[in-house]
Amino acid sequence: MITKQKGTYDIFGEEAKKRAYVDEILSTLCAKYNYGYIETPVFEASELFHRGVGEATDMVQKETYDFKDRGDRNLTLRPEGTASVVRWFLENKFYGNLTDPIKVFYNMKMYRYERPQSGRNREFTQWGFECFGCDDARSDAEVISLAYNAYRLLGLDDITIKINSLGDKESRENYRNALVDYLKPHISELCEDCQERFQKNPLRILDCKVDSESDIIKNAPKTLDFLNEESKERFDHLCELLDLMEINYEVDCKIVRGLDYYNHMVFEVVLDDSYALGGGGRYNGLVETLGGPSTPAVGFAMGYDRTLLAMQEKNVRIPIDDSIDLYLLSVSDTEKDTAAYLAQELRLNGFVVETDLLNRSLKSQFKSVDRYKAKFLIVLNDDDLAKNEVVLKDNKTKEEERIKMNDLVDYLDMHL
RNA sequence: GCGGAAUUGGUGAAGUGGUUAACACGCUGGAUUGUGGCUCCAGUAUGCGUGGGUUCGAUCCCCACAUUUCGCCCCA
Repeated sequence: MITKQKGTYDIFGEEAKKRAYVDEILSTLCAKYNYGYIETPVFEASELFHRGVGEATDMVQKETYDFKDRGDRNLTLRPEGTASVVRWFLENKFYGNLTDPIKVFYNMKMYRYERPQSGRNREFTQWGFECFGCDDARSDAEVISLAYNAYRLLGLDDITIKINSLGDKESRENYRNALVDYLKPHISELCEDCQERFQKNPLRILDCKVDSESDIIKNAPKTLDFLNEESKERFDHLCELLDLMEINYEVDCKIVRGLDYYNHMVFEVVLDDSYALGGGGRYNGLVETLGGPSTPAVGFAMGYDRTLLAMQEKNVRIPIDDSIDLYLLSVSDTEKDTAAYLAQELRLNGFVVETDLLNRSLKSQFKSVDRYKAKFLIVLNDDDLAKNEVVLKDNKTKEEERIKMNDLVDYLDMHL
């Protein structure tokens, strides 16, 4: 048997309906913020992600799906959305006439070669959005507000927004150096993983789970102390705005984010104080890194599958109507033919109709009626049909009504 | 890349080194000559993840691999 690939999954049935519900909420919300929908290709030139995300990151070094196509091109399945959207932005030269900000949202499958576990797969979905052209604390606040409201509307009220600022390039650089200097004498006291992080990405030592309680980490220099005046003012303004907007946030200096392109404001959405459901921030340097003019940008991505899991854990009720309007039962050939055209007629009039396609016994068809949770049923009967009549039964009250076939649509319209 | 747990039918599962692999749900048919959901009866795994090995014999023991699942790393 050929089975699905490790870390992939089929979406169908209940799950598909849940996702349709979530998608609807998210895209409606995006429309309110005037974000337009964008879909980018599943694969791009490898270089886009390698340069965009950061050559040194784990994501690029060991998690991308890289391959060569038949034309010997180096391609990569997108592991995240931002780089692709930036490519789109550049390719269309939107930077040339930025009279208004460019705001887009996406809901796309992403691919990373990882070891699957709870809320993590090789093929997964991210809902996210990006905004180009504004470089103001107010645009940061709008982005956080959109992310925040998305979770709230999905019924996840226990979320916290953790924010931090890495400052501009200079501040970030200064901080990194200070941190490295601070940690150097203590490095042997940290866990094995941290010793490796010290070489590769020292900022990440801050959110190590093992060493989080140690004094070394607690007394480490804080990003916010290294912000220059401009960066600091901007961050303070952002906090004021979030207060004003009544967004539940907390400043957390340990939020540094793993990807190279962030600067200034970074934030994560966490559930129950620890589980990350999404993250984002400002990336003013990325457009330039990818070959465009310096352009401010800010964005966010939600771990869609994780969020769905969280909704399940929090027992968020998702309204799913899986009942049908009418089941047509039939036995004889003429009854079955009648069922076929009657169903056609009713479906065109907007009703959800099912018939027996398996030539099963009447008893079996009745069982289907219940399985499908049909609101009404009709046992087609040749004698009735000769008089152009049907007996419509309300499956809840069990009441039967003899009506003319021509009146069926009107009757159902009134009773559904 | 590292570690733990698991893998029996459509589903939930019991089970034993040796004839026909429990039980339950579900499904199909019948009792009820065309009005069900209750009840009763019958049917429903050339088969115990895959490949090797031990054995007279393995679903049950051993090894490898795969997949699932939960962690680590990393990330959302």
